[in-house]
Amino acid sequence: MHLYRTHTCNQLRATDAGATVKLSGWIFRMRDHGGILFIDLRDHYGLTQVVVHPSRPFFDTLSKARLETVVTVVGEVTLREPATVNPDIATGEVELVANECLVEAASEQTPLYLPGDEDGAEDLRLKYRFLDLRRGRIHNNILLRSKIISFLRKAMEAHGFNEYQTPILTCSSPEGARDYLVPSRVHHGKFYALPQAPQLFKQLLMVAGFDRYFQIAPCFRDEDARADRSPGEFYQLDMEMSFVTQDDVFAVVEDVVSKTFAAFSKKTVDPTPWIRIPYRESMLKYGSDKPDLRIPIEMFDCSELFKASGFNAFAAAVKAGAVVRALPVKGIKDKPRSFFDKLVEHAKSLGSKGLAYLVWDGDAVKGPIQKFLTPDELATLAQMGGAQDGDVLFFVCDAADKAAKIGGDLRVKLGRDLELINKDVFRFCWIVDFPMFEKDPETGAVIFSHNPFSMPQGGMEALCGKDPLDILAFQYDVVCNGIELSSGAIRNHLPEIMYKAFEIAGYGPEVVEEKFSCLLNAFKYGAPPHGGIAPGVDRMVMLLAGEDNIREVIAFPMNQKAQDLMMNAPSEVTEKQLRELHIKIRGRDLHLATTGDLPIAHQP
RNA sequence: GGGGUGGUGGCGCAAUUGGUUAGCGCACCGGACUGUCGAUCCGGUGGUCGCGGGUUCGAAUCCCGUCCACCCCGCCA
Repeated sequence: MHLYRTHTCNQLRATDAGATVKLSGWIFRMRDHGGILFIDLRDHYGLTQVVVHPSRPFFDTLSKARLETVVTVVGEVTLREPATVNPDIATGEVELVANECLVEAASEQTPLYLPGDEDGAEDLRLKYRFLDLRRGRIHNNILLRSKIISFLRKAMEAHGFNEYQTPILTCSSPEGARDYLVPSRVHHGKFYALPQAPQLFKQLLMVAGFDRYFQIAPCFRDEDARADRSPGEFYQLDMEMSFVTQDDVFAVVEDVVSKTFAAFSKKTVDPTPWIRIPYRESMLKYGSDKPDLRIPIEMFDCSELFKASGFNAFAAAVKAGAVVRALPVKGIKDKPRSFFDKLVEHAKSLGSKGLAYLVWDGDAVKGPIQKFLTPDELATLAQMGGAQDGDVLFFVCDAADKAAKIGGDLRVKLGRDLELINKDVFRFCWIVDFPMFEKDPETGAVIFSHNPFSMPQGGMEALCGKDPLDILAFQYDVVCNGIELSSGAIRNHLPEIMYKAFEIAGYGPEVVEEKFSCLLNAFKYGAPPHGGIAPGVDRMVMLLAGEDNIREVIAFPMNQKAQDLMMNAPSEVTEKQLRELHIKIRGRDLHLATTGDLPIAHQP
């Protein structure tokens, strides 16, 4: 018989009755009846009830053992009486009557109570992550993550992609987020950087002729956390393809992602092809470039109507360049006054000067601004917003970008507060036609709005002939239920277009050559037209696990301040290590005084 | 860097809004119990109410400061 087990804790069935078997696992729960002891033995696979009779020599030891003690039990698989079958567990028809028992490893009282459904404080869960991970929900999340990643790899390979690895120690990039830096011992004063994404490497793999690349790629960005953004590192299903159009990239992603979502969730997944929403339309209708399509509210512009109206507050603002955006909401005329007042307050907290609204009540239209509008204007608004008896139109008036943002926030808040969000669906869309350039709101200069390496739609002709602010890029996002899953682009693979694009953004050729010499150099030797995308693995798992926080699908996440409370990272290092790396910590004494840590050797 | 919410035995929470000895559930310890499966029953240990000041006859509660955690904004090509 094996030293530890002949079966797992999820294996025994009625057909095994009579067999002598060995199980190993943790004591999950115990029910001590004095004359008989029941133990729920747990391992990765499941639970099995172990029965211990008082005649056994190990009865006292086990009845005093703490929960989470690891034991090995030999016994006979026994059918349970019909009345005592437990239908809630897979092994519930049988139980293991213990004949021998060995305590493999005792447990102290755990700082987290594992059988309960209470979470415990976040920092405690992170400090004792190895215990937290024993709990069913999160244990299954991590297992789900493993299965999803395996599924993604197979799906990508089925599309003819091969997985290639790229460096973790690379160089700092001038674009994008803050880098994590790694000092060089050999090269005084120089640093490696951890890659924010394998962007350059995957493009170079295309130049190298590999045609179809993918990688479950670790990405490192020194940015602050959010509920859907773990600090430090995250994973992308990174991919790049040669000789493709935007539609080719979409076809691969739609197939791989929708199959993955269908395979790992019972929720309804949008059929492919997913709808494509131009960026500007998305900002107008949803006030966001990551719209939650589950919310049945679509904004519309009514600036012109208000400009010509007798509502002077709006009319004057529109004449001064503002816009008016309306949010139509169905059937809420009977909401109490406090509902509307709170929403107005919420709008103000977002920076809006106020929030106007009209209520369609029977044949009448009511609301604070009704008296400023003519019956014709009200009728036009009703038609524009499809307003009928019971419906309400909210109006935000502000500069276009601010109005979009405030309206978008209100749209999501209304969707949540009014419970308009269908929890049983995954709604996907593509956001396409991102602008190539935008105006810096402070300086007024033309700058890249997203990725400077995207191919401008219309190519060189567009760059030379069009107003830069009207040029669109072959750049796209995948959005699912209001969460940005992925961002990608058809790349600019032509040096002359790259020079021209950077020129428009105010950079001379010497800047391009200095900052992006590697890519530029590679493109001088015949680069294939190529493009790609990189869906976020953590976010996909989060959606599929039904979790609202990304830490719940990461085995060992850091906290909001990018600390690993279990490993105590980041940590101080010795003076010797710093000297080897030619590094001197600035303001160290001040730092030590505030943290209360003991000072280590000072520099001479 | 800014805003919000919170911090009370090991864990999750309460304390009637300033008033008796700070309670409850789980865990833990002791006892009872041969069919439970979140076992049950009886008894018990455990708290500087995050920390430091202040107001008051009296502070978990009010004020000021500070630390920590989470959520959001900024940031994330």
